[in-house]
Amino acid sequence: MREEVRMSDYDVSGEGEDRVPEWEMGLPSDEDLASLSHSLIPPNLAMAFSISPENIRTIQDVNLASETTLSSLRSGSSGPNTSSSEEEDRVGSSSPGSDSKKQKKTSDDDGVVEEGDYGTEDATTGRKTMKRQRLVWTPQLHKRFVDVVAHLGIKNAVPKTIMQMMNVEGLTRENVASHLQKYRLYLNRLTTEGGGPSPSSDKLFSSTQMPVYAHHMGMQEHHHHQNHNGTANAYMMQQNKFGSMASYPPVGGGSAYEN
DNA sequence: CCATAAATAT
DNA sequence: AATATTTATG
Repeated sequence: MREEVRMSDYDVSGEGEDRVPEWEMGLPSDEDLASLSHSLIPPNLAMAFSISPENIRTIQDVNLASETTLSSLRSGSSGPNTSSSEEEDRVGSSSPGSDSKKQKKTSDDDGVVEEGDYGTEDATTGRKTMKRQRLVWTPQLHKRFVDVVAHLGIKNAVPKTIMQMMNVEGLTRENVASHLQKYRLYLNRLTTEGGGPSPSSDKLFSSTQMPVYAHHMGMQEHHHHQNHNGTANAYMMQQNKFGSMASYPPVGGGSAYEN
């Protein structure tokens, strides 16, 4: 029996160019697949169970949802999910305070960002292409990042692969690359300075356990919570806020913002 | 105004 | 892909 499929058999770095016919056997063809806008429930059945008219989801809707997810991530407000408990968590709650600068509406904004929403018309799609929101690396998001990086090992931990493994919708390669840069900087600071992690720097990193590269890179248990699509989205990662980060203090502490 | 986080440019 | 530089944010 040599049917076993090892992890290394997957084409991780490649784009999946090589298809495995056996795996595609029995899968519905493109024609057989219901279109995105097609109703999953027959109208009569829906009526019988008094199911409210289904929301038809188009590609645009999906893309919009993706954007919304990002927005939600960024703003820390409840996204598409209506039944979930809402968390009002803002990252920068520890600013000096006495400085009265632009302050966002605290109570009733739901998911809409304070940055201007730029909308430019895209000729090809006809759809509005919004400028991507500035991604906020929540502890949960970072946790997943660290998890994946540790899992891949230092050799395979490149932005593209990491992004794919994290499988967070809306997350770009650039996002990962940028974060990876900081992360490596942080790791170097630890290893070169001899292991005295200064608590004042890199809140996110210091609050997350450092991956043990020196160890055998055997894949340890990793609990990926995923949805039915196999896609974790940024929204589920912000469910609870800072896991091990109680205070999230301003680094300088004595940074005088007033002049 | 400063320090930092993230984005963008090389 | 890595690193340097710039920009936004707290």
